Amino acid sequence: MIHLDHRDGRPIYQQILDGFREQIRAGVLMEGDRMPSVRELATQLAINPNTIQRAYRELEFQGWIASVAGKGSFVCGVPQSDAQELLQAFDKLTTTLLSMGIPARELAARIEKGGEDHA
Amino acid sequence: MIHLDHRDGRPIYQQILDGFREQIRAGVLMEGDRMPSVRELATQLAINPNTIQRAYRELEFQGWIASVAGKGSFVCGVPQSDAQELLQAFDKLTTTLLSMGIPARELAARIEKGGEDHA
Amino acid sequence: MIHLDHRDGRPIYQQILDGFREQIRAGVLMEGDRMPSVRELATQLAINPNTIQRAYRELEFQGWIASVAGKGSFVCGVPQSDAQELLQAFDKLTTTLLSMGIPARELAARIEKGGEDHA
Amino acid sequence: MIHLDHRDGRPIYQQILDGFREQIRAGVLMEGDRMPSVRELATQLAINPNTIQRAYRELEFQGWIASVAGKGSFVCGVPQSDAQELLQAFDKLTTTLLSMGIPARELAARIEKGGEDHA
DNA sequence: GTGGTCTAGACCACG
DNA sequence: GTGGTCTAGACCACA
Repeated sequence: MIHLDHRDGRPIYQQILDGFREQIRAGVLMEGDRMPSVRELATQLAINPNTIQRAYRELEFQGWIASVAGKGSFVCGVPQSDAQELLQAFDKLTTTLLSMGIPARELAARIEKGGEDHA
Repeated sequence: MIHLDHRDGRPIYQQILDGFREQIRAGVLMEGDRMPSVRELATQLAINPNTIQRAYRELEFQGWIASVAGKGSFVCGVPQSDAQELLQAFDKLTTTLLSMGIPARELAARIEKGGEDHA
Repeated sequence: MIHLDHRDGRPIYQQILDGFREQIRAGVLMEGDRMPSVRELATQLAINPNTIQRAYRELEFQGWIASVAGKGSFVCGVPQSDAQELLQAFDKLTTTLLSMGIPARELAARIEKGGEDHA
Repeated sequence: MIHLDHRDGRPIYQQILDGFREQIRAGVLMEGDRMPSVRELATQLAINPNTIQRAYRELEFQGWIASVAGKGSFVCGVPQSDAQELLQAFDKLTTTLLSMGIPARELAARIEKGGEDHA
């Protein structure tokens, strides 16, 4: 499920974190789904369990999952804050592109193109 | 000109790097303009000259500026690769937002809103 | 492994950089091999760790190695761009030598001589 | 005649030095030709006469030109050492390319291709 | 004066 | 232990 790349500049725990966030955003993991156990995932990815645990701790802190002692971790869904942050990033990126002289029409066209799958 | 924030997760040299990239993209600094000297900026920002130099070295490598020993550093303009990278980031972000169920109409509306200054 | 010469005009970090490039090109260091740690090499060469790190940073940027914080630096192999650059340098040098009146036969003979090891 | 590029990493005096060496090697400037005067060239290139003088001093030291007080500087031709250095560079480059697995045939073919003008 | 290199030594995040 | 960042201060080459 999660793909690690040691050449990637991001630390391992963050790649795991980002990987799960993407899967939850895309609906691959849905509310109520059980997350793989720390030990299980650590074995599968061949990395230290501490690294997994750090990623899970962060995911829980940000509201993506909830850990239940003795039962495991479960997906909560996409936190409200996430969409807001992504939209802020979208606005900032848009502002930059417009300031560089790229016409709004072109950006809108790119949205349509990228959105064909979701039409 | 450049604003540093020690609470920002990014290292200082990167904040400087990003700051100048924005200024060049926005046209505040234009081709041929002289960059502040390493020592001058270091004094102004109250940081070590080496940190400035690291930022300038990367800016030069990425094609934003040209440094001439004994003369100073000069703005080259926006590298070709930059707009492409930003557009790729835009596409990726758009795809994520659409996959979360945010309608393309809303994204398009946000572009219009942000683009009023450039209309 | 790496030999430094303070009389050499090239800065130390570049001598290190060039030294590793040669070793990777020649296959002495191969994909996946571990690079000596920054501190280790600094001690061995009796120079400052920062100088090693600068060399490693450039090697990583050019695609020769990948550095993972907390784990070490690992050889990626010869970047695609490298062979192209060397061949361009070869063409330029050849053109110069031919323009000086050195016959193509002599250059070809020199290749054969140098290539006996690889025949 | 001489083209300066401030974006070039080489210092100005070296660009001048290399420029004249190329012209002499290519036969654009021939033995006995008069070099432009320091003041004349400094005006033409819009740089400091000291920089020109440094280049001329180096050219004289390497045997490319000879300066006659009160008369000017005159081209001597290509020094013996130059061809030897270029051939050494050629051998080194060839060795590197062969060690990377590039066949000698390909290098020979490139020589033929580049030498068509001099056939 | 400029940028470029190097040293010595500190602190941090990561695994 | 690893690499990454930053500081303080030195010396050099260039223009």
